[in-house]
Amino acid sequence: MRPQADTVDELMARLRAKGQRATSARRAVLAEIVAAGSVHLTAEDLARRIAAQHPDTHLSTIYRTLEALTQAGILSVARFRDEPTTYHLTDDVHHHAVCSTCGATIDLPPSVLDPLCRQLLDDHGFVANPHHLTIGGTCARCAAEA
Amino acid sequence: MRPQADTVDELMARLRAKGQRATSARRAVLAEIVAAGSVHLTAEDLARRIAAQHPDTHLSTIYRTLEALTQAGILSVARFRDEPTTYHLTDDVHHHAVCSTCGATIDLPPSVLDPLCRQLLDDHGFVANPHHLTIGGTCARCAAEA
DNA sequence: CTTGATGCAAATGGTTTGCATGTTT
DNA sequence: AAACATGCAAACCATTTGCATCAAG
Repeated sequence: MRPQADTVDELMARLRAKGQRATSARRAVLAEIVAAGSVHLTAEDLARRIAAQHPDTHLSTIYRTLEALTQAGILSVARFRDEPTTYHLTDDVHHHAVCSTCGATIDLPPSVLDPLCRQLLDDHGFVANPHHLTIGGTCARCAAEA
Repeated sequence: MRPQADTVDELMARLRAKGQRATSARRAVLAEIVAAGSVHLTAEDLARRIAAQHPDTHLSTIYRTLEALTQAGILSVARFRDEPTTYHLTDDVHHHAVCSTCGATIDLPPSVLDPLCRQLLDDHGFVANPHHLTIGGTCARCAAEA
């Protein structure tokens, strides 16, 4: 597994390549998102975590940073049921099955959509590129209880 | 095509069957959603349309009504990019492929997800019930131009 | 030095809630 | 009559914005 610093530097380089500036706030946000791994973070989550190291990083800066990183294609957005918007690395492609009864989520590999993507290509010439799909339904446990 | 009144009565009956009360506000909301067909409506859309007939239907009542109808399983929720929450009949299952370049959308029959649903059931015991999925990608024409 | 990023406070917009009143059952 | 839905106003929460200041290129 690659050290985080390298990853963050790499992402910062990508940001600069898009003509955006490399600031400490942006580095801090990326560092936290990389550290969080597959956990999805909200703007407030990030603010709380970053406050430990950089106490005067304002929430509005986090929002503006997330906007910039999303525009640059480095982050992707995921909105869940009621919860506030969450962010994750675009490279980290994955999908979710969310139980509408208990709220449990199952992480799915991108490959689950391969058959669907092929069908869309064959039938409509549509080149699907799904980043972060959420499929509703009922998980095994809740289905058993019903 | 069935007359709307019948459909609305049917939905109201379903609501009553769930132990909810049949009020004129709820009937008005259902009537507008049925009339809208496949167009997705927000709470404010509904308030505006209903105001013509029932000028003193308050927005908060619309929200509470939408909550009740969703709880009863009659309506389903769809959240898009930045736009406010939209509602549509649960019975009206459909999916979209949206071109991220030109914005064109292809309507997809629910059956495109059958293989995926079966896989989720086999692998995780998850009973998928996807109501309104949106798949990003590039349509045939934009893919050809790239 | 020029452009863009940040801190702060204040505004915004969608949605929710407390309470008194009206309606459904 | 009892239980619940509604109107209204006020609260709430996530997010955005204006502006003066500060940092990156």
